[in-house]
Amino acid sequence: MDGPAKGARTREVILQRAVTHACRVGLAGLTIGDISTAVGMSKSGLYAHFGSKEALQVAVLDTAAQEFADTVIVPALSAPRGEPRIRALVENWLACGRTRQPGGCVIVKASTELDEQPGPVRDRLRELHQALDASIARIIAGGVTEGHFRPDVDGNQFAFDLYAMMLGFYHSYRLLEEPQAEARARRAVEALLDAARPEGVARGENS
Amino acid sequence: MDGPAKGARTREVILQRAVTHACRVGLAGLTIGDISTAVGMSKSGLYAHFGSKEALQVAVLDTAAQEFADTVIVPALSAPRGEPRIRALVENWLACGRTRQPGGCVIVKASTELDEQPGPVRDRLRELHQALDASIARIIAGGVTEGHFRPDVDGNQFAFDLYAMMLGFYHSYRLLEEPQAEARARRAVEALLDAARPEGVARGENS
DNA sequence: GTTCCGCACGAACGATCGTGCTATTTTCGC
DNA sequence: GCGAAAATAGCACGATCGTTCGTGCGGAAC
Repeated sequence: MDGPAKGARTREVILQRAVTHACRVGLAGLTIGDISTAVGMSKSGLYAHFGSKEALQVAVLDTAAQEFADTVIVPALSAPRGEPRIRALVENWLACGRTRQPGGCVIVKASTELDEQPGPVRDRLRELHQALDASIARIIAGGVTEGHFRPDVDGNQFAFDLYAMMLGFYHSYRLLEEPQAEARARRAVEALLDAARPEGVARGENS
Repeated sequence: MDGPAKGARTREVILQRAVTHACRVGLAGLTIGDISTAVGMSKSGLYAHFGSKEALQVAVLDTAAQEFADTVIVPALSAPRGEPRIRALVENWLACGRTRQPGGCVIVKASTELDEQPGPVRDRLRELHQALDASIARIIAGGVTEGHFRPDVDGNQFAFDLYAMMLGFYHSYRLLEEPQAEARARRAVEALLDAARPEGVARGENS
């Protein structure tokens, strides 16, 4: 049997479990003991893979971000540029929040946990978020060149608005368990798109 | 000297410190030991005031929520109904995020920490958020009767949008330390108000 | 003047935390 | 297969966690 070496495989198993667990208890709530018993190995055996808890947290963050990119961003990029791509992104995003195993999202939890706790974990998280922001802004820019959006639409402002709406959705859906959370998020995104469309162009006319 | 009994006074001192500390490390990150040394008393002496860590956490949430209501919501209610009141609310809110001692907001942190951790603390947090939602929706409704907003504006949807924008601001300002965070939040709120205004009425014409 | 109560203290508890060691087992190139 | 190297287990450590208990101090009530 080839493929990755044994160590790399178990490392991935560990990280998978760790992400799942971190979705429930957050990044700071992770404990080596819990994860090790969850994957059925000793604390020290697991620990040797990372060398420190901080390194494990960074690895967890990377794993979760990769998963997010694979299931939300990349698939959306195969949709046509402009509005359809934004819609695909939002739908993937909402689906990610809806179907995800209980616990929500590590990254959202980590964002509030770490916002005032300097260190390599926060630095990494910031990088990931800046990359996400840039991705969204680029999608918007594509919509501008495509003529779906007004030329003066600011990609960074749109990224801010869109991410804010997803945060609102997360809050409403996860904490408040509001049944209309998804509908409200969709309406909010539609309003964003409405505001970005060239004047006189009603919804759907340019697709 | 009358006033509250000794016990109640020290209890308040404890809670004040606990809120400050929880703003940095979150509600789950609070430890009895840290708080007790911060206020200069013994662990057991502090503990006796609450009986359990959970009770302390609930008390911290209540204290923070009261503080928020006193500095953000109540002052806004003295502004004229409708748009000015919304603007006052947002300005107070932004100022709260800007000038607050380092650490951000316990409530925001607790919202993501507790969203999948059932128990009395989460229940209380949910109540507080529902009360906030209701407050915002009521302010919007006032703006509708005042004619500042279109009659079909949905107060709950607006509350969703507004809270989402404040979450986005918090994220952008606290984690990303984006200098334009406040400007973007303001622009986003203006867009919300634009969309809610009766057609043909430009900004400021109805104040 | 004695009793009682609110309040805080110090010590200790079992548990669990992250983190080092040292063996022991497993894997993999030759 | 064999031996080097990687992977895992076992054990122990100091620290800290929330919690409990007994105790002492000070003022109020009687």
